Amino acid sequence: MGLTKSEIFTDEQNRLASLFKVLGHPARVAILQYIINQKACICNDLVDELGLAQATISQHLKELKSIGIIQGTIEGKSVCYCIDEKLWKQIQEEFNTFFNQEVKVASCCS
Amino acid sequence: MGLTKSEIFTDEQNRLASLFKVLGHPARVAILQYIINQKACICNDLVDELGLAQATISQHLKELKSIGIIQGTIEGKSVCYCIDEKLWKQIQEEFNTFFNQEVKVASCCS
DNA sequence: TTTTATAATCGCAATATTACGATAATACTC
DNA sequence: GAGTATTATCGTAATATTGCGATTATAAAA
Repeated sequence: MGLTKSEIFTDEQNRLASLFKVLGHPARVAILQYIINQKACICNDLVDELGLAQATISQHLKELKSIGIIQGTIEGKSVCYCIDEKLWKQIQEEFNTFFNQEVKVASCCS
Repeated sequence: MGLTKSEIFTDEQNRLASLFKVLGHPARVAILQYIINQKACICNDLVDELGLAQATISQHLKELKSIGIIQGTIEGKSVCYCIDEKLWKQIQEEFNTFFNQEVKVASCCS
């Protein structure tokens, strides 16, 4: 099958999972860190820094863009990718809302 | 190819990505929420609550166990799955450490 | 206008993931 | 011990992901 049955889950569950999923690849974590630290924000520079082909980086950038955590601005021939700080914080909050749920401990676990 | 090139990334990047990845499926988010709210902590109950086959739930539980966020205790014929609160908080902190990095804004983005 | 630089997209191959039925393993119940 | 309930594992099919070369699109530069 290989096909996630999204329809049986709540919107919230699907939303959270999709955010986690996009961040669930080391190249995408690395790209975010490079952008954050201003080591690189141009696609080609990321290609040089990470050891992946241009097509591959471009694909990862697309996925990061899909959740809005970064945005690309055309800068002459290049594209400058930046963190969308508002979304960055919003996603952090969504994660914290999830993790701040009070964990009820079952009798069988104590 | 389909094979992630983990060796070109730092341990930290691989670590973070693997945590995100495990949480990047709605069934696993749902399972955690059920356990947290004590709606179900037994594999079979989760099978009833979610609309997935027993083998599928068992597989998702295995992945959640792999990062230590839940642990299973044998309880008679059943297994009771519980949140490991220490790891729960640790993972939240790892995520927050990532998100609390100061985002430097490039000239091209402002 | 041609060339050059940059990034997106296409198409493909290799591998991973998701889901499930069938079966095995485990431990309670009779 | 035989039967039953519960969960893990195996095997498999369908789909998704990863990565890359080749190509296309865009815009600056010559």
